[in-house]
Parts: sequence; C-alpha cells; structure tokens
Amino acid sequence: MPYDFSSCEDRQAIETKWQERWDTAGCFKTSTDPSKEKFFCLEMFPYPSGALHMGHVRNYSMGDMLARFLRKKGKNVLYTMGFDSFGMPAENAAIKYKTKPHDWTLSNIAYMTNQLKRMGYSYDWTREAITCLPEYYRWNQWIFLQMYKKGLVYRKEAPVNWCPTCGTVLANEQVQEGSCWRCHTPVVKKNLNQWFIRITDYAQELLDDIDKALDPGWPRRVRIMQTNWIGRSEGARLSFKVPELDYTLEAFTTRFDTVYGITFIALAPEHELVKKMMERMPQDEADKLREFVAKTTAQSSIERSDAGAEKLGFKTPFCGTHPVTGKPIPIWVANYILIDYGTGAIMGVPCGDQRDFEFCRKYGIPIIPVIKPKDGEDLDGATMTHAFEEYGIVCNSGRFDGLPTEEAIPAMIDWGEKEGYCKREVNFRLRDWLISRQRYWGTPIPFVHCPHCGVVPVPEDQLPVLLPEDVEVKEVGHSPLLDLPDWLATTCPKCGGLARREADTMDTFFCSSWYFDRYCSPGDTQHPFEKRDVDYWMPVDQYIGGIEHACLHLIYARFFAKFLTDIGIASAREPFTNLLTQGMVIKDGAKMSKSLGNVVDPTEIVNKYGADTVRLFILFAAPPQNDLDWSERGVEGSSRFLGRVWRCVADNLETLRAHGGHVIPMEGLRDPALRDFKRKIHTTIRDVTRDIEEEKQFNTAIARLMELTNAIYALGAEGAEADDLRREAVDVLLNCLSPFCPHVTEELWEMLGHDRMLCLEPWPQADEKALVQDSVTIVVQVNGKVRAKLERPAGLSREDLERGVLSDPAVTEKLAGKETIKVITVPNKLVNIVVKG
RNA sequence: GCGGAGGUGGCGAAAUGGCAGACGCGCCAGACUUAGGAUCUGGUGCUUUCGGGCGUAGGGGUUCAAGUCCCCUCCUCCGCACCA
Repeated sequence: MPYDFSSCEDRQAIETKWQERWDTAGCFKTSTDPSKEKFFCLEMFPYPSGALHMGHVRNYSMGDMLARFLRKKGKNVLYTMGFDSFGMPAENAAIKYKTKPHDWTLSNIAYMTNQLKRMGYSYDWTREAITCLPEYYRWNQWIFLQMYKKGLVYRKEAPVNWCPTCGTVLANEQVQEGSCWRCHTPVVKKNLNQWFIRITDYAQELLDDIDKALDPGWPRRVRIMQTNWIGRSEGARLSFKVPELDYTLEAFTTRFDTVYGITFIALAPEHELVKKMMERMPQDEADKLREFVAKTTAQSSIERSDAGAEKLGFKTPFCGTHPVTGKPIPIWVANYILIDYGTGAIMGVPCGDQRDFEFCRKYGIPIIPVIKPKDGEDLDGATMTHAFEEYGIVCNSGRFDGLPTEEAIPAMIDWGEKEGYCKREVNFRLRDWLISRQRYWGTPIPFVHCPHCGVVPVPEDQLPVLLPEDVEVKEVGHSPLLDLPDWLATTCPKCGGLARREADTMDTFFCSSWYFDRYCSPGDTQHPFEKRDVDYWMPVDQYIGGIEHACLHLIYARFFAKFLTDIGIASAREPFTNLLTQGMVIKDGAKMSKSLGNVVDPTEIVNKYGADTVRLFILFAAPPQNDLDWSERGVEGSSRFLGRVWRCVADNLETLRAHGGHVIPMEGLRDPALRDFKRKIHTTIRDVTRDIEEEKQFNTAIARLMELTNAIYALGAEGAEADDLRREAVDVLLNCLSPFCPHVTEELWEMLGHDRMLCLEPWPQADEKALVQDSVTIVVQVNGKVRAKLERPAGLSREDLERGVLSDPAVTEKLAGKETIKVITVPNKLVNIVVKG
C-alpha cells in the first residue's frame, strides 16, 4: 500500500521508516581511517534547556545537509552531537521545579535527543559527548591540572566581574555591554580571590593566527571582532618615583612622544598605591579619599565605562617625579582609570588625550602643548577647546621638536630606553580567563585547601573529583556543595592531613573548549582523546554556529587547541578551519523568545508538515548568514514543492520504473527540446554542487532544484527518449535533493526500484558534453541599451558574430541614419554598438 | 567615538562589470471540481500617447556597458566602547 504524501500521518510514517532503516544499517557510523579523505562537520552543541528551538533546527539542518552531501562526495565524514550540559539554568530549574540539576538535565537530554532524531539528522550517536557526565568532566579536571603544571593556572585576589543575580563571578568575555551575558543584570566589580587561566600568554599567537590561519575560512566580521577583543597596543612603560612614599609608580602609554606634556598622574581607585597614600595622609583627608574611592567603585561597570560619564577626580597631596624632566607631578585618583588595563595608572597628557583634557579643564590642571597639527598653527594650552589626538608635529619637547609623531614615537622610546626612562611594552586588552564559578552544577576544580600546604592539586590518579548528584539546590547564589561536609572534607595529597575541597566549579566554557576532540575518541577511558584520532580528524573542516560566540567560545577553543598541542597530545593549533555563522530565526521582527511569545515549536511544525519540509524551508528561506524570517506561508510553499516532487514520481511510477538505467548521451539527442532538457539536468548538477560546496548558498541550491522540477513538469515531449530523460532527471533531482530532504527522497528512490539506499548513493556528476549550449541569445545593445535579442549558434568567433549581427535586419533597422563609431563584441553574449546622431 | 555589515518589487530573495528581479511567498485571472485554504495553466517592478521612458537609499565619477568598481551624503543593523 503506497503512502499518501498529502497526509501528515503518512509523512511521519515515511520519516520513521527511513530513520529506522538508516539506524539498522548503521549508515552514519564513522571510524578513524587514514586511507580515506576525512571531513569533520561540526555544529555548536546545544545546552539542554528543555527543547530544541528553531535556531538549533536551522544550525543542524545546515550541518546535516553538508554532512550528507560530503558523504556522497566520498568523504569520510565525522558528524555527531553532544550536550553542553553543565550550567546555571539547571540549578534555577532545580529550585523552581523541586528537582535535581542532574535529573532535570538528563531528562532534557533524552527529550532533545529524540527531537534531533525526528529531524533525521545523520549523527553518529556512538560518539556523543555529554559534558556533565564524569567520563567527560574528569578530563576537564585532567586538562586543568596540565595547565596548572605548565604554570597557566593561578589564584589571585583581584577586582572581578560579579553578577548579583547569578551570585557568581564572570569572565570578561561574559560581560556584554556591562551586563551579565546570561541574565543581563549590570555587573559590579568585587575584590575576590579567584582562579584564572593565563590565556594572555597566548594573546600574540591568538592574534597572529587570525590573519595567518583563519583568513579566508572565517567570516571577516568574526576575525575583526576577535582582533579587537584581543586588542594589541604597542607602547612603553614608564615609571614615576614617589619619594615621599618610597614607591615607584608605573604607567603604560602608546604616545611616549607626548611625555613632555604630562601635567598630572591619575590612578584607578582600586590601585594599591591609593591605600598606601591614605595611611600617610591626615585623617580627614584620608577619609575624604576613602569616600571618593567608595563612591567610584560602587558604580556599576556600565556607569564607570560610559565615555560620556562625568570624570571625577581626587587630588592627593603626593607627587611623582617626571622621569625625563625631574619635575614633581601631582597624583590624582580618577574614576575613568581602569584598574585592569595597563598598570591601572596613567600619565596625564591633556593636550593629546581628550579624556585627560576634559579632566584638566574641570580641575584647573595646566595644559602644555607638546604637539601641533601638521599643517596648522601652534596650540595654546590656555585657549584650546579639545585635545589634539591625531598624529602631528612634536613641540616643546627638547631636541625632539619638529619630528612628526610617526618618527617621534620610536625615536623617543629608543632614547628613553637608553636613558632608563621607559621600557618598550605591548599591552593586550584580552584579560586572563577567570575560570572559577561559585556554582554547584559544574566541573569541580580539582584542588584542595590544606591549612599546612596551602592550595594543592588533586593527583591525576585520584580523578575524577566527583560532583555529588543527589543534592538539593535551595537558593540562587549558594552552592549546595558548601552544605556537604562529607564531600568538602578530604585529606591533603601532600601531607595527608585534613583538608577542604575547593567548592568552586569551572566555567562551562571550559567544557565546550574541547568537546570536538572528544568526538574523535568517544569512550576513551585512558585519555581525553587519542592522538591518532585527533591527528586524523582535527582540525574541524566546517564549523557552524551563532555569531554570539565570536568572542567567547571561539576564543577559548582556539586557546585550548594551542595549549593541547603545546603539551603534545594534539597537533592542530587552530581547531576550526572554516566557520559559518548562521543568522537568527526571527518572527514578527524580533528574535524568537519566550518573553515575546513569538516562539514556534519545531515539534509542532514537524508534526504538521514533516521534518523534510521544515528542513527545506529553513534552508530555502534565506542565505545562511542572514536572519531568517519565520513564515508559516513559506513552510507551506516548501511543503507544496515536496508534494510536486512526490507526484512527479508517484503519478508516473510505471513509466519511470520502465526507463531506469537508460541514460542517453547528449550526442544521441536531436530534438532541441530534449537537448535543452538534458542540458537543464546537468547544469542543475553543476550549479547545485557549486552553490553548496563553494558559495554555501543553500537557498539558491534549492531554487535550482525547484527549477529542475518545473522543467520536468514542463517537458511536453512523449516517447521513449523523453521518458528515458525524465527518469534521468528524476534520479538526479532526488539525489541532489536528498541531503536537504532525506526521507521523502529515499522513499521515492525506493519506489523507483533502486536497491541501494539513496543516502549511500554517490553525488551525481555533471556530464561536460551535456553542458555545452547549442545556441545562445545574443543581446544587441545600441549605446548600452538593449535593442534586440538574436539567437545565434554557440561558439561563434568575435568576427563572425559581429558581422552577422550588424547585417541582421532587426539591427540595421535600429541603426538607420546613425553613424557607427565603435562596436564591442563579447562572444556568446553581447554586441554593443556605439553610434552618433 | 572606533570598527564592521548592509540598503534591490507588496514580502523572503537572485544576478564571474554584459538582458535587474532567478526561485519562493503573496496577489490577479483561468481550468478542473459538489466544494477548495487541493491541483494545474497563465499573469504579476513603475509608467506610457504602446514607439518607448524610468527603475537596485541619494548625489557625483570611471566605463561601450555599473546593483556590482571609485568618491561623497543619508539611513538601518551589529560588535567594541574612558583600553591610556
């Protein structure tokens, strides 16, 4: 009993049938096989929040289409899935639903796995990685210890980003526009003792490889975002002696050419010297300073970092000695100085820096002009209205007067280094990665605190440090681990005495920085992964995911790749060769979100139209990088197209079956209509292949398959030849459509009598002979305007074409009474006649 | 402020410097039908005195020829933002 494709139930039945067949036959199982050319197709794995959303469906439909396409192209494709399953939402859900993070997470994983399977994605499920399971996170701990051994892990008390809502600290990358990336609460600075990873040791390489290794595989946009995020600046560090306090104060500058213009020094309120100064100040003055510091540090990051915000300063009674002139320079404390950039102190040059300028004008600090415009007048410190920040000509700077900035900077730094005034320095905006979180649902940091030995790593043979699963989460911001004395209490690996476990867990971005390596060696119990496997599979050939990870996951994962090769367990210094950043799924002008109530549940749509339709629509409606407007009308259009495909096979099944295997070569065809049809089949193969492979334009690839379908319907010819061609066209159509819509095409393929499953069928090849055109439409322009179109045999020489066109009555008529000045001829395309009169 | 991407029909979008609007949605008309939110066929940028004229944010330029290349302006979106 054949299926009725117009019925929802039958569409579901077809999809279930083929999902089971593929599974039984193990079609998508992959193994490391160096004799075959590999392709690692990777998608950003989901957080198991409860259910798939359309963004996931879009991401994974692209990946699955590519994976299926590349298998057909003969590649050994690694394509699998996992779950980034540690993280805060599980704790919040546990409180809300009175469950346990572990149970909530695993049941979500089960549900979402089922959803993924219903989409027909061709994952090798035997390679799945779930980060919240001990067999995975023990290797987080192991890698963390390797980093510790290499000196990349340290603990430090520092002003860090604190999200009051989440009750935990955040890495710099996780603060977006001054707010928590998860809950959007404004972040405040808090002085806390935290765990850091020295990602800044890799800043230069992370930066260099953006241009060396990621161009052109990564979108320009992401490369620029990372470049800016890493933020390299070259300059010099200079020091001011503060004799009264017996202290040497350091400041970083990119404009050492303006040292002669220093009229004040400013410190961040958090600077260590501030406390020292208070101790040496009269009580009432010290109190005022303390009050000032309290007021400025209480500002949220948003207030502090707003360039338009008022600059506030406090003048201390102390001075630093100008390293070059020896003059005393007053030290101020100012709210606009950031503790975590450079040294947390600056040399104030009001003439060349707008911020310093505003500060000086407000507090009556003098302005010394040490630079002037290249072709303008000298500046006057008393009357200038804003700083001159561009490059110009140095003045009032001793023997450097008259030098342009470009030359002055290196010359003055050279001199300063020789005289001991300064030292060349490169500064990065990138900060070390704050890795510890005051949360329960994460990888335990494998350290213990011993009263005698201090902070001691857990020996590797004692890994994993298991996270207790049977716990009750009572309130946000309080880790239940702190209420588990039996878990907290342990012995010191060094002295054997009583010690306390570290109760902080790792940032979940640690988990997601190497999961793709784990995909290469699933189930390895001795290592995080085997070198042989990652050497074969890595780097990832195509990575697909959202742009929101440009300066988060995508930086951390790059750092990991470099570290893992440095310790010799991997070889790819860059993890992702090609990156595709897909746009958002939009509805009613906004990103789908629960709060806006514009969410469309993928499962509902799949129930109504089938997975094939959803996959087709989501790839057809927009190019991958664009935002995609969800429209149920559009989904219906895709459904309609699949109906057309179905009927063009099912309604002619007998004839089509009878004409299998009879591919007529182009040379064997006389009828121009049939030759055109044959050509259409093969240009479709050529163009679809190029769209997928080179252009990554899945929408136009689908459009071409729609054109082929239209051509099949439009072919009026009858007879054996025509039927042979129809069969050829249908075979090509189904094969090319199958990566997009694997189920319906597989069913039709079987109905046509093929023995082998379509997913195993090689991708068709365009026959060069069938691509050649018999005739071409020549556009005839007069002065650049189209005046005629002529059919001419393809391949005419420039001369023959021009002669023929110029003597054609349709053309001579247009040229009557005009003088031809020039003729431009493009063979097979166009003749443009330039005339006068 | 700095940096990036973009602006094409009613809508989503196509166009190696060479016929602007492929493909789809919507809309209009027709066919089949008891019926149509099924299916099929045709039409669908604006304008027109039916020759044509105009049209890719606006203005200028290069070119035989510009959505595409160059310059200026405007607008939208995105990232970073007191980074010394």
